[in-house]
Amino acid sequence: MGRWPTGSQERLQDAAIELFSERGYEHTTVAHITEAAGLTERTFYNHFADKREVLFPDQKRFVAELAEAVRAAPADQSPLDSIAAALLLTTSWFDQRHDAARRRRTILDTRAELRERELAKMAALEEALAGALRERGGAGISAALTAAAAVGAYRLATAAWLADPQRRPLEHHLKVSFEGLRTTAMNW
Amino acid sequence: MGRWPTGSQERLQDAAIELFSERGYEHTTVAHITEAAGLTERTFYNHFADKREVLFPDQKRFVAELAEAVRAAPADQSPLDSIAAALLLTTSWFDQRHDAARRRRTILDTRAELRERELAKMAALEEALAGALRERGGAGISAALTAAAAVGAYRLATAAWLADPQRRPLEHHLKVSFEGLRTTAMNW
DNA sequence: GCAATTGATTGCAGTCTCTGTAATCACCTA
DNA sequence: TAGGTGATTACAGAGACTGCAATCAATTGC
Repeated sequence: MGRWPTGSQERLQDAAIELFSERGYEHTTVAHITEAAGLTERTFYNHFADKREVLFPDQKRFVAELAEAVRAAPADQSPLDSIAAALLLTTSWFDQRHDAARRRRTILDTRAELRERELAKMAALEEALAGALRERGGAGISAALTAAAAVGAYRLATAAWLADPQRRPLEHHLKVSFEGLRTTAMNW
Repeated sequence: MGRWPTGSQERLQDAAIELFSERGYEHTTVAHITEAAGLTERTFYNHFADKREVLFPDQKRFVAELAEAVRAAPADQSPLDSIAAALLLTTSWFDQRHDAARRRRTILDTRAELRERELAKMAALEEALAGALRERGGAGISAALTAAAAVGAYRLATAAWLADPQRRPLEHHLKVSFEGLRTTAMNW
């Protein structure tokens, strides 16, 4: 390899974020993005399955790492705790990227199709976590329900994190959210 | 109104299901559907926002009715119970359409973009239920978490209902699923 | 009756997303 | 130095979706 400048994928991602912020997602064509990145439209689709995907890099690795962490959790840890612990491992990565995350969130919030894709990513996460819990020996239905609730709590936590005027770290919001889940579940 | 034969929307839905089953979703164009329904392509988009939507009719009403049922639930009923009760009101409608539901599910399972749209519908349901719970006076975070868990249980229940070789009614699977949720939550 | 309005449908042109296929060509390897 | 590799490019085309204007039966108001 090496004939071309490296980092095409990153350049496309950066150009996309930039243009989406400037002119909006729907008024930015894939051609605009590739032009800004010094590439051709066809190349974009070599790197991303569709236009939306450029906003969801590293998702696959993120999910795989979380599932792995759950699988590696101590056997005496409860299923929900093992997920919470896995999520807590990722917080510093996110806290270091708080501004970029907010910018991305602003873009996502402008278009239903982007929120839709985000839901699909959350569903993939949920699925992977449920699978990991099952490997730890939980009943299938219980694993799925725990994963669903945990992802729900995770969604709430990240939303609160991004909206927090005090900019408290993600860790704080995750703890609040999971604690809220336990408290809430007591009334079920 | 009345210049044209009535029921265009239903004809489009039926034609779509038929063609999707026969030749697959991706090998069926909107033009195919409208031709089968005796209409033009442009008319399809007067009725449905996009090609996927033809597989999700009545969704808006379904969500509205459930939210309304939750709002109207007795004040002494727990949030989770109020959702479960609302869902139980809909079971006979679904049981009467078991075959159609299976057929539709088979189509949805063939394409990621269709499952993605389904997730968006579930998210809308979740949102509406959380809103209804909040109106009943629950704390925001608690309402959201309960709605998330309930929709998770609902998804499991419908999946089990459609996969059940014994064809037990949806009511049965809903009860199992919500009972499983309560049991599972005890280990959180 | 009759004119005006309504609203579902149509026609058409055009943009953009996404795909299939084959070609290019610097770099790496044997 | 011949051949392989892999990212990129070129090109053509299908199909989803939109905007806008036109049609015309049924309905409504007078």
